[in-house]
Amino acid sequence: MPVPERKSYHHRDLRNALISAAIPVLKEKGVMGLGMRELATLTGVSHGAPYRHFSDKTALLEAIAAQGYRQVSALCNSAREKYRQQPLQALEEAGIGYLRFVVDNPEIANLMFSGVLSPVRRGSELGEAAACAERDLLLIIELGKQAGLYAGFDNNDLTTAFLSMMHGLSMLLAGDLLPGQQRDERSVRVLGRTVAAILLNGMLRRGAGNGER
Amino acid sequence: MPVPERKSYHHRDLRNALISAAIPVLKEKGVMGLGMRELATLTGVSHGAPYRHFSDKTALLEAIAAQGYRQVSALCNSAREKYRQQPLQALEEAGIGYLRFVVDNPEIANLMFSGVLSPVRRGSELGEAAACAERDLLLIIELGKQAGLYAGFDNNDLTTAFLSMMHGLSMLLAGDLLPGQQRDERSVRVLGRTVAAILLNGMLRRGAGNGER
DNA sequence: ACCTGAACACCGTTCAAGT
DNA sequence: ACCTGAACACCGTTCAAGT
Repeated sequence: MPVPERKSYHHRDLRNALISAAIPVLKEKGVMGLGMRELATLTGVSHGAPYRHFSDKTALLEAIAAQGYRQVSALCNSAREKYRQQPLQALEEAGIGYLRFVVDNPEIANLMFSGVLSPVRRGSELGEAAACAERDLLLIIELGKQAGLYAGFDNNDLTTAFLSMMHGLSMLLAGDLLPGQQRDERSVRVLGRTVAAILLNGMLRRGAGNGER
Repeated sequence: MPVPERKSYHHRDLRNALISAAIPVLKEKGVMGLGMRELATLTGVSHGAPYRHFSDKTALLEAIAAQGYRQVSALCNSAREKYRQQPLQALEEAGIGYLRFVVDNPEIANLMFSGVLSPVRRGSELGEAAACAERDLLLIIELGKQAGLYAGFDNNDLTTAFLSMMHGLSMLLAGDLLPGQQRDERSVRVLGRTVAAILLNGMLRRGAGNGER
C-alpha cells in the first residue's frame, strides 16, 4: 500500500533503484521469495518496467552478485595498499574483511558462490567482476610469496589452502552451521584470526609421525 | 510426452519417487528450475498428488537436504570404523569423502549449506539429520584428539579449522571457482590431500617472525 | 528512450470429489 | 488412505501503445 517515493513523472534511475530494493527483500525472504513484480511496485513503476533494464530475473541477480564481487575486490585492494610492506597483516586484513562481508551479507554471498547463477560466462559483467575479485585476492597472497614467507609447498596449493579455509569458515559462519558460535564483529574477528593462525602454524603436534614433506 | 512407467492404478510409493525424480531435475535446472507440477508428471501422478506427501515445495527440498546429511553421516561413520586405530587416516578418509560428495552433488550440497532452506529448525527431519552429521564429523576429530595428535591449540578451534578448510575447498571446487582445477576423482583426491597436509603442517616457513603461540 | 497495462503461459497450493 | 481435476491467486515475460 505505501508505495514509497512515487515521483509522478515517467522515468528515473531504475536499475540501481531495483538493485537497492532487491537487497533487503533478499535478506528477508531469500532468493526464492524475491519477485520481479514486487520489486517493480517497491520502486514505484509498473511490473513491465524492470525488463527495460534487466532481460531476466537472473540478470538482476547477476548484477547483485557482481556488485558483491566488486566489494570483495575493493576490500582486497585496500588491505593490500594499507599493508604493502607487511604481507602477513595484509593477508589477515583481507581474510577478516572477507569473513565479515560474507557473514554480514549471507544472501549475496550465496548468490555469488552457490551456483544458483549458471556457470559464470566469460565476458559477462558477473564473469568480469568475479575474475577481478579472484585476481585481487591472489595479489595479496603474491605479496607474502615474494617476501619468502611461506613453507616449501607449491604456491598454488598454499593459495588454495588459505582461500579454502577463509571461504569455508565464512560460509559455515554465515549459515550458522558452527553450533554455539557467536557472530558479532568481535567474535568473528577473533575466530578468524585463531583459525588462520592454525593454518599458518599447522595443526599437528611437532614430531607426530606423518610422511608428508 | 513420454510419461515414464505409468502404472495404471492409483497409488504407489510416491514421496521416494518424488525425491528420486527431483534430484536429476535439480542437477539439470537448479533449484529455481525445479517445479512441483513437473515432478508430478515425471512420476506419473496429477499435480495435486505430491501435496499428500510434502506440505510444501520447501518440505520436498528439505527432505532432499536431509538425505544429503545422512549420506555425510554414513561416510563419516564408515571412515571412523575403518580406521579406528589410525585417526589421521580416518580424518583423511572422511575429508576426501566429504569433498567427493560435495563435488559430485553440488546442487544437494547447495541445498544443505546455502541457507535457501530456512534456519534449521530443531526437531525437524532436516534439523535431526544435520545435527547428526555434525556429531559424526566431530567424532572423527575426537579420535585424533584422544590420540594426542594435535598441537596446543584449543580443540574446538582445531575442529573448526579442519572443517572450514574441507568445506571451503569442497564448495570452491563444486562451484568451479578454482580456475584451472580439474575435478575428476583423482585430481580431487590429490588436491584434498595436499591442502590437508598444508593445514596439518602449517603454511609458514619455520622461524618466520609471527607472534602466535 | 523509457514506461504502462493488457495479455499469455505457467506456477504453487487448496479442496471437494472420486477410488 | 491416497489420488484427481477444477479452481484461485500469483508468478515471469512479452509487447503494442503511450509519453
